[in-house]
Amino acid sequence: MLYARIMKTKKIEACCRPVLIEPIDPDEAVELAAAFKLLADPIRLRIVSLIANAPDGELCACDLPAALDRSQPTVSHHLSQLTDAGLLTRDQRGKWAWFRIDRDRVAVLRDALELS
Amino acid sequence: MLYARIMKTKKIEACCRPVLIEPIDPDEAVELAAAFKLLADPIRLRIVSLIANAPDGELCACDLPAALDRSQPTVSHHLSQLTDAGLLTRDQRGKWAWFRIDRDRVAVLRDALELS
DNA sequence: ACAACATATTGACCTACATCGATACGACTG
DNA sequence: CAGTCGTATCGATGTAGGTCAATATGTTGT
Repeated sequence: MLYARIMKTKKIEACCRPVLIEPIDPDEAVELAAAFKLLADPIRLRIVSLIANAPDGELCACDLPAALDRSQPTVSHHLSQLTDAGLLTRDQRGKWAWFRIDRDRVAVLRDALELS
Repeated sequence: MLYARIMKTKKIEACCRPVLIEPIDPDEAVELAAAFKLLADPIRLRIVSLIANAPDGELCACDLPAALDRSQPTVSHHLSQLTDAGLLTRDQRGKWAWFRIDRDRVAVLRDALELS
């Protein structure tokens, strides 16, 4: 690989305690905010939803630009962000890239919003 | 009130079905993304956590600039965003403003991340 | 009415980021 | 090995948003 990915999105740590039950500390807040930022874009939300609801729970990247009405580079960029953070897993099969949801990672975010 | 708040953050609608179980439509995605955007900032996350964990579940705005190491206008701005979206409720008592969490609104976001 | 204090708004600045066209990389095929 | 196709990266652009100093608004007390 010639191109180096400079700014890797840090993986979501499976750390975050429920913020409404226990006080969050500043460092955790930065990390958790970065995780929620991934869900704070309509296109990324739709990517996650499309993959989760696809047959066998996986989707080919090739279908996304048309489904989302966005350019191929834009879709690729969002997929990289979600994958780098660990929210998606990537499986290269031939020339196609297939993506799945890491449901444990999503659960971490959901559980951070747990109520007492 | 002389100053008009031009750009009110739209209230979080109690609409959003679980995105990993049902496909989200583009309009819902825009709305849900806007809601997650509120949680996508470390300072706002800490505000929510501080209020939720405060005695009697409420906190005076006057304590926040010191607790968060941010200027009063910055804190006020974040409080407005959270309140306008309905995530916080505001209670003016004398010259102090007290804030509470609307836990039902938080639950809406948590439930959107429900797994099948 | 005036002074003091809590909060909100304005205006400006700077950074982060979503987006796309062009292009490079990688895998399959003939 | 050359062509094709799917995907990733680069470079550039426009916009959104977090931040603060200055200032306005609103409430309380004297």
